[in-house]
Amino acid sequence: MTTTAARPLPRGTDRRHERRRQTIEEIVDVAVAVMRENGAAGLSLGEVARRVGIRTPSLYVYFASKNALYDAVFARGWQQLLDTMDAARAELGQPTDLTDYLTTAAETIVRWAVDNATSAQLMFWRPVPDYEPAPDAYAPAVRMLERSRESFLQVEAAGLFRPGVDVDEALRTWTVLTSGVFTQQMANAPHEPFETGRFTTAIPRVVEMYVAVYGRPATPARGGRSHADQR
Amino acid sequence: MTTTAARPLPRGTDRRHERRRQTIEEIVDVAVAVMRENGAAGLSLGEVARRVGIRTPSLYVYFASKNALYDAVFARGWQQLLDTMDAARAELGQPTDLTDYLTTAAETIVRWAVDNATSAQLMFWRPVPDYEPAPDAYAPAVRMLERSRESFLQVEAAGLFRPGVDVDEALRTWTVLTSGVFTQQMANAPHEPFETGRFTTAIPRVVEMYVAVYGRPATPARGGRSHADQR
DNA sequence: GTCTATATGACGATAGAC
DNA sequence: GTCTATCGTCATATAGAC
Repeated sequence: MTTTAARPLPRGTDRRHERRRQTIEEIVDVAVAVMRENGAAGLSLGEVARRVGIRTPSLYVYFASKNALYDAVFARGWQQLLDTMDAARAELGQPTDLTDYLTTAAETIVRWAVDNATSAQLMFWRPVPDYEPAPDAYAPAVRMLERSRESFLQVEAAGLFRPGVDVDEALRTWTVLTSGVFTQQMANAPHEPFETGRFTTAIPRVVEMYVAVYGRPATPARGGRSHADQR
Repeated sequence: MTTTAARPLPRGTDRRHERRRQTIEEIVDVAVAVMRENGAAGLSLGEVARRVGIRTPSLYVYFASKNALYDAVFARGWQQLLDTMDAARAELGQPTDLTDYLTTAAETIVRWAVDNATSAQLMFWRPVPDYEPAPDAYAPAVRMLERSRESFLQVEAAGLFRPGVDVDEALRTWTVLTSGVFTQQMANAPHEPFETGRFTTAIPRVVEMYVAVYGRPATPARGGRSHADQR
């Protein structure tokens, strides 16, 4: 476990390139399955090779080390989460209501994390000794954060935040909420599905809290009802 | 790694009993140190024995298995956190102001978690494959939750919650916030101290959110200011 | 690219002498 | 209670034949 760089591609035809890509995908799939059963730190190259149907040394044709395989899982997880969030945002369109917008965002990210708990633990926690993501593997995570920031800037431009809000601080607080829901659900009731999880179902309450502080105060309707009456 | 039960105490004088207790304490101390360096899942009995100055088999005189040692770390962590919280509550006395009360509570728990990050990861996350706390080890954690619940009931009795609040739901939401702050701080900036952590310093903001939803609405002063103007 | 064979070493846990 | 000796298993990683 000394090198972490990915193996350089061998030269060859596009067919060979494509075949290699598929094999790598399969190995990563199997690696996630093994991590799901044995914990993120319980990944074993021997077990991966056994399930893929090759011998352990053959894995080194595709991954330079065990950490390189972790990197692949880490990077693919962030890329998938990023794609999922992009799809959700595309469906939502321009933000018009803060509560709706944030509820969808929280549900999307926490649902993905619960459904992909193994990858999520590697991404959100630091459970594996001696594994630190390589810069290449980090890239999709950085893109994810940048995209979230752009999204929050749109929310601000739409006038949905309280005037004067620090967008970066608002984003940081937001990550506290989503990671708190995920962490509590995973650590205390990992087998509950998203729909009925004792913490995932608290998302509306969490969003309500967030909007109360960061949202633009509602212009009081006749009668002066405050948001406090929304429940 | 088959049995998880603790070794029964051998009969003997009180002196032998005391000596044994000290040895166990030392082993747990060293185990935490090893986990701090190698990650929670990187605990090695050989390394522990080496540092304690005995051979590996001698560890089995005090702990029936590796998981039993994890149990000791887990239980001692919760007991320490429980003691720390009790001390903080004793100093606070009866709750009179919700914001003050919760800020102190959050700061106490998160500060302890950041200062004892290794134990806290074992307690709040599930980083170790094949380790599930034994019921005995869970006992202090259960006591901690019960104590927190009693504390929240006092807060309700003092009229600091919004009328009609579900105390258990309020408690669950509260744990989401504290674990979110801890998780984000540990996963993203583990070396920042509590005082200047980019997430620990967000505790006042998090409490503000919580109070906005669960706190008793301020009786509007002359002019009808809502809590939204508190910032 | 895949294989056999192997280097090299950790690990947790047990048996039994002292 | 501590030790030596050892079991059995598994791991990551490399060398070199095919």
